[in-house]
Amino acid sequence: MKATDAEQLALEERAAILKALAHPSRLMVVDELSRGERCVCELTELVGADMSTVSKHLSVLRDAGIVDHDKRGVKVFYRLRVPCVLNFFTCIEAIRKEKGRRALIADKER
Amino acid sequence: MKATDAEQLALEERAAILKALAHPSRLMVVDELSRGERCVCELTELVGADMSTVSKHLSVLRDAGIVDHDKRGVKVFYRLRVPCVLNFFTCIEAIRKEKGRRALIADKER
DNA sequence: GGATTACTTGGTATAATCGCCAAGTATAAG
DNA sequence: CTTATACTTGGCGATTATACCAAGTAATCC
Repeated sequence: MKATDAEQLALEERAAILKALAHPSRLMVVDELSRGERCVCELTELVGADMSTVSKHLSVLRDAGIVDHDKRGVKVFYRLRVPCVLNFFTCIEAIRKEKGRRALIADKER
Repeated sequence: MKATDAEQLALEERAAILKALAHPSRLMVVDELSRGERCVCELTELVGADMSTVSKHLSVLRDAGIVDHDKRGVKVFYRLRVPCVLNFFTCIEAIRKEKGRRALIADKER
């Protein structure tokens, strides 16, 4: 059975959301924001990259609908808009552990 | 606070797992595999791309530890190794709906 | 053995992503 | 009004991803 145009679009949108999360720096940001809102300067410190780089990462998360932001004074504060993304981490850790276990077994068989 | 090397590695591994899922065709495959194992030929039909392309997508999912495979006769069957990835979809749909709602509000304000 | 089916892998062209620098905007402070 | 701080955006080179074709392997059939 082939996918319809609407189904294809839905798949692309879902993939875009996952892609937005699929970067070490962006994961670091999401994790930090799970503990409360942060300004770009704080996140820049944390990530350890150029502020322009971090700003672009944040725009990716924004476009995906994962974070929200507002300006107060000179600072721009970001916060998690969809806390459910944090649930991903449990499953991802399970996959990591499985992979580690499997790599070990492969080693033994050699 | 800066991240240690181990933390950085963990972030990269987590991002790699998400990246493996972050493609429309691969999401389609994962969804299909949630209903049981499938051979590459069935998945190729479903995705509607060259078999070599689908095979490479499957190798990405395999390397990420998301699917398993075994050969029986001429056919290679793939199945989900970590069903918990299916939980992602609920949250992703919530984000999609939120985005739709927000786009509507932005329209009204214009 | 020869042909067929089901995959995988290498090569390659094209497109997307990433990170920095430089330049621009906006608010606040002196 | 000038300066400084906090961001964002444009642009550029470098890396990475994606899709197809062609060629190779592996199991089955005749």
